[in-house]
Amino acid sequence: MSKILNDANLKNTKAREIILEVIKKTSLPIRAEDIYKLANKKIAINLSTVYRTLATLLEKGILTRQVMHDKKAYYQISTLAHKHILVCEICHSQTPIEDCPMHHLEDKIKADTGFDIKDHSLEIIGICCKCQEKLKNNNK
Amino acid sequence: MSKILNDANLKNTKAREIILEVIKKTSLPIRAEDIYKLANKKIAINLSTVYRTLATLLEKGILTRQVMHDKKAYYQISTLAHKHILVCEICHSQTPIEDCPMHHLEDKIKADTGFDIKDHSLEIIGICCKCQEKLKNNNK
DNA sequence: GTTAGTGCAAACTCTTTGCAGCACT
DNA sequence: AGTGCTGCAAAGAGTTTGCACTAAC
Repeated sequence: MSKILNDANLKNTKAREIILEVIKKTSLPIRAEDIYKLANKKIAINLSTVYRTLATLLEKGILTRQVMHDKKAYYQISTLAHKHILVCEICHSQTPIEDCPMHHLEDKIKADTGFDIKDHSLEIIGICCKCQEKLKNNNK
Repeated sequence: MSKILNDANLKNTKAREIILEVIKKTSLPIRAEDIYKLANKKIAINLSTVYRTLATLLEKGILTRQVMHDKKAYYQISTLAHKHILVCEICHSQTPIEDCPMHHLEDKIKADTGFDIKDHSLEIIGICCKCQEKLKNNNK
């Protein structure tokens, strides 16, 4: 019986609880497909249910959605301060960065353009330490 | 007869010239579908050709591709310093911002994490001046 | 008992691909 | 002439939707 769901006036179903649990546990942004696979280890659940649940939770502001360079949508709990990640273009590992550079910038942009910023999405692509090492060794 | 194409060892076809022209003229990041529509006003061209040309130009580093919140890929000429845009969630207008906050940050991230940054993508979502005005007037 | 949530299959959108024919150098 | 480019149609991936059934309140 999840407080989050109750507070949002949503029915407390097994599917929703497990989906929320999976997203919380992962902590990094996660895709619908992966949520589906992880949730399916615990209960029988349909992929459409995952998508529909994600849409609902997004609408209620419980989740945050970000579309990445691979054109896939990634979700995370929005109460966990939003995280940006470094994506390695070789091994596809994800490393979170601690503070978000955008917060400092929002005021400046608002002053310059009058634009009222609601959200932003930042994706950083490069090569992680491990893969840099591997590249070095391969070139020897 | 486009210098850009020659320099990249690509054949100089009508389709490619027009596609490049369209992207240059737009200056803001633009979608394949829109390039197709604009190019089609000048010559008969197929949507696959647009996609294939974009893929080729991307590979050669002539273009830059960014996937936005709408899950669509947007392209821009990469010699024009890369631009970030403010997207209005109401009218979907796009406003470019002048300088990119990320450049200042790359060194710090590299020092903190060892990650070698190759690229990044930043999308800012909110409400533009005009739509803020409209909202005010509607509430009167 | 009602309404909201779910499963299933089919549809939808953007993008990619195989193949045959055409155009650039 | 030869290779690279294009058009067409069909496939692909991720996501959404309509409908009938089921479960939560």
